[in-house]
Amino acid sequence: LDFLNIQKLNEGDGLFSWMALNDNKAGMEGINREKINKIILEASKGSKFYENELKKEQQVNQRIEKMMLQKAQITEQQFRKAEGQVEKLTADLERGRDLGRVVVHVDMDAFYAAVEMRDCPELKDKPLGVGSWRLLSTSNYHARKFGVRAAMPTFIAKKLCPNLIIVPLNFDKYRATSAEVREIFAEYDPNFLPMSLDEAYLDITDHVMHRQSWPESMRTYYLHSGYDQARQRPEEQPDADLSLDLFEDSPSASPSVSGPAGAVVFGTCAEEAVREMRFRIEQKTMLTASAGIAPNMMLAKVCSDKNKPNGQYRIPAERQAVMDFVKNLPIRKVPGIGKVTEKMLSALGIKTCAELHQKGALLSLLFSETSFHHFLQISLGLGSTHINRDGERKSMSTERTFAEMSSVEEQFRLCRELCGDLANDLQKEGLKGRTVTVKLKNVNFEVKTRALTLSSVVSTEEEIFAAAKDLLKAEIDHMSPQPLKLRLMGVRVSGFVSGDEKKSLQKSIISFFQSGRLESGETSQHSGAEELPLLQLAGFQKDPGVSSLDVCPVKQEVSKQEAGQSEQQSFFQKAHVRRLRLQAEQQESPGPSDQYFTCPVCFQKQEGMDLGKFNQHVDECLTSVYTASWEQDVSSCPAQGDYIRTEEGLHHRQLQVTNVDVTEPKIGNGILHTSMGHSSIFAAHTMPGLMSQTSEGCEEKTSRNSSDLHKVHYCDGGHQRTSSSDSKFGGVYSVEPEGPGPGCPALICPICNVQQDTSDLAIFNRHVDICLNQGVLQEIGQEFMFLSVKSPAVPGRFSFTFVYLLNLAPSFHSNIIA
DNA sequence: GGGGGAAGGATTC
DNA sequence: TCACGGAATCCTTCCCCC
Repeated sequence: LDFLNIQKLNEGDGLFSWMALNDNKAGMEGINREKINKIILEASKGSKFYENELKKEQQVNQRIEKMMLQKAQITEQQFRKAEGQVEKLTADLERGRDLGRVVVHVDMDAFYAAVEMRDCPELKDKPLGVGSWRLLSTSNYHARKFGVRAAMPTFIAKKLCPNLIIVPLNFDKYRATSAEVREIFAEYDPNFLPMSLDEAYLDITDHVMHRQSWPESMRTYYLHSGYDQARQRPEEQPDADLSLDLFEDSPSASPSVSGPAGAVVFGTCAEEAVREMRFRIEQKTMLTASAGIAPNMMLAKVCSDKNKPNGQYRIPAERQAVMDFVKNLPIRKVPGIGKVTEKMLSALGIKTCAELHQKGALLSLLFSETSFHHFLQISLGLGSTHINRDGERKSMSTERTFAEMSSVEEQFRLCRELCGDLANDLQKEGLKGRTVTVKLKNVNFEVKTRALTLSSVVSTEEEIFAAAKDLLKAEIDHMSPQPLKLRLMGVRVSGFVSGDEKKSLQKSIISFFQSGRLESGETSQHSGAEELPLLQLAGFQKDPGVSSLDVCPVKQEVSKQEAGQSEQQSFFQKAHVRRLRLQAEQQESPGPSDQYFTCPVCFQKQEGMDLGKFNQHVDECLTSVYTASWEQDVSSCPAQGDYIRTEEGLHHRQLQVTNVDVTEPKIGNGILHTSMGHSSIFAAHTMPGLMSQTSEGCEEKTSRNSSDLHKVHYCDGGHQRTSSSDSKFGGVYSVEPEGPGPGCPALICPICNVQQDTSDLAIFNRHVDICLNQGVLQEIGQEFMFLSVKSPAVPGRFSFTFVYLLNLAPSFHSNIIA
C-alpha cells in the first residue's frame, strides 16, 4: 500500500515509521506530518490489517537481522575481493554508458482528480478524493495537504479531512482523456510506451534532431488553438485560467517566446519540445502534465517527479551532470526501491545513491547478483536507454475483495465466476496459458497463492475452473475442519504460448498431419486445433458436456487411481514439456528440410517423408511408452473386436453418451483393441467411409441412440491384436486378425472407401498413406469423435468415456486410434 | 548442478 | 458506516527431477 510506505520520522520508532504516511509524493510538502501520522496510527490500531502489517514488519526485521549476521561474518579478504569485482563491473558499466538518447517521462498531475475537477469546476477549490467508499485511488492537491493520498482507505482519509469530497471512479472518462494525450505523445514519438492511463515514456531523440531545421511556424501554437470545442459542455466556457490558477509554472504561462495574439513560439531544443508537448496537452485537455528529460528511463522517471506538479526537469546528457544529480538522490525516489528495500539498505547506512555506490562491495556480498547489479546501475545513474514497446504480456488475472466469506459453496461459485471473467479477458486477447494460479487472502490479510501448471494450455471458463477449483479445494481441505475465511479471491493464468511457440506448435501439427502439403507461411484456417497439444487432443481434452465441477474425465479417473497422487507429473505432462522443449529446439535450428513428421509420442522430429518408416517409429514408441505407462491400467482389459462404422456422410453431430457402462464386454462390443493395449471404441460418425474389416461371423447392426444413428459392424471373430507393431499411423484403422482367416474380406481404405485387393497390410498401408496425403487438406476441419475406454473401475464392467476432437484431420484421427 | 515449478514477496501504478 | 484495491511484473527461495 502506497500510502503506508515508510517515511522515517525518528530512528527506532518501530511500527510508527512502518505505518506512517508516505509523503514522498508531490503536493505533500509542508504538511503536519506528526499529526497526520498520529491519526493514521490511531485509526489503524487493533485492526486485522494493522496486525498483519505488524507481522510483515517483523519479518522484514528478521531479514535485516539475518543480513547483519552475514555482514559480521564477512572477512577482510572477501571484502577486498568484492571491491575488486565492483571496480571491474563499474568500469564495464561505464564503458557501456549511453548518453545519446533523449528520454522523456511524462506524468499527468493527479490525473483522475484533475479530470473530475475539470468536468466539475465547483470541485476545483475543495479537497477531493477519487475512488470508492472503501479506498481512494487518488486525491487532488488540496486533499494532499491534509495527508490524504492515493491508496488510502476512505475512512482514514475522512478522519484526516472530514470535508473530503469523494467522487466515484469513471474510467471511461479517464480513458478518453488519456487517448487525447496519447495522440500528442505520438507526434513526438510514434513508438512511445504508455505505462498507465496517465504516464508514458517517449524517446524524442529523432524528434529533436528533425526539429532543429523546423521553421518557427512549425513550433508556434495558439492558446486554445487545439482545444476540442466539441468536447465542451454547454454550460462550460473555455476557461484559459483553469489550470493556470492551479499552477504558476504552467507552460502556457511561461512560453519561451510570446507571439502576437496569444501565439506561443517554442524553441528547438529538447526542453522546448517537452514544454511544447505539455502546452499542447493542457490546451487540448485542460489538464497539466509534468515531465522529466534524461538520457535514460530511470533518470527521466525520477526527473518527472522533481518539479511536479506542472513542471519539468532535465538532466543534461553529460556523465558529470548525471553523477551530480544522482549523488544526493534518496534511494527511495528511485523506481523499484520500495519501503522494504529502503529499510534494508538503511540498516546498512545507505540512504542516497552516492552511499549506494560507496557500499558496493558490501552489497555484492549481501544481496543476490541481480539485486546488486541493479543497485550498482542506479548508483551510476544508469538505466534503460531503449524503450521497448513490444514486451509480451506474461500473465492475466482477476481478483475480487469482499466481505468475509466462509461458505464453501459461495467460494466455489465465486471461483467459477472469476474463471469466467478471466476466460473472457483471455479470449479477447486470444491468449491461452498453461499455469493457473489461485490467490487467496484470508480475513487476517494473509495472502496465499497456489499454482498448477497443466499439460496443455487453457483459456475457457471450464478449463480454468477445472484447475482453480482443485487448488481452492486443497486449501479448504487444508483448513478443515475450520472454515476458510476469505476476504479476497483471485485467479491468474500465466505461461502463455509465445508467438514463436505457437508457430512451432502449429508447424509441427500441420507437418504431423500433412507433411509437405502446406506452403511455408501458410496457416491453417482452423484456429482452434493447431494450438492444442497433441496429448490433450488424445484424450485429455475436457468433454464440454461434463459437469462444471468435473475435470477432464480421463485425468480424473487416473488421479483417482493414484489415490490423490497428482498425475500432473505423469508421462503426459513430462511428454508435453519435452515436446515444447524439442519444438523450441527445432525452431532454433531447423533441419535441412521443412518437411518432416513429428512423432506424437516422443515428439521427436522424424526426418524424411517415408510414412512407412514413420509408422514403424510411432509403433515402437507406443509399445515402449504405453507398455510402461498403462500396463496396470489395461492389464485387465479383455476388449477386442472391431470399430464402429457410420455410413453417414460428414456431419457435426455430437453423441450425448458419456460414461456408458458395459457389463461383461465381449468380442463384438465395438471396441478397438489397440496396440498399446488401451482399448477404444471408435464412434466414427463424421468419418467418411470408415469401414471396418469385417470377417466371418461379423454381424452388422444399426445402433441407435437418442442423438445419433450409426451402422455398426460387430465382429465376433478372433481378431485380437497381439502385436503393437501393426498399429499404423495414417493407415490402418482396422484390427489385424491373428491370421488372415478363412473368408476374411479384403481391406477397405478408410480414405477413398475403395476395397483393396490385398490382405497384405504393408501394401494396404502404403495405399492409405497415399490417399491421406491427397485428401488431407480438404479433410482438415471436420469434427469427429471417438470413445476412449479406460480400465474397468469395477471388474467386469467398463467405463466408456467420450472424447471429442475438433478440427482435426482424419490422419490424426487414425493416429489417435493407433 | 541446472532448470523448472510453486509459493511468497516487493514493487509499481 | 467500524473499514485498507486490483493488476501486473520481477525476484527469491525452496523443492524436485533430470
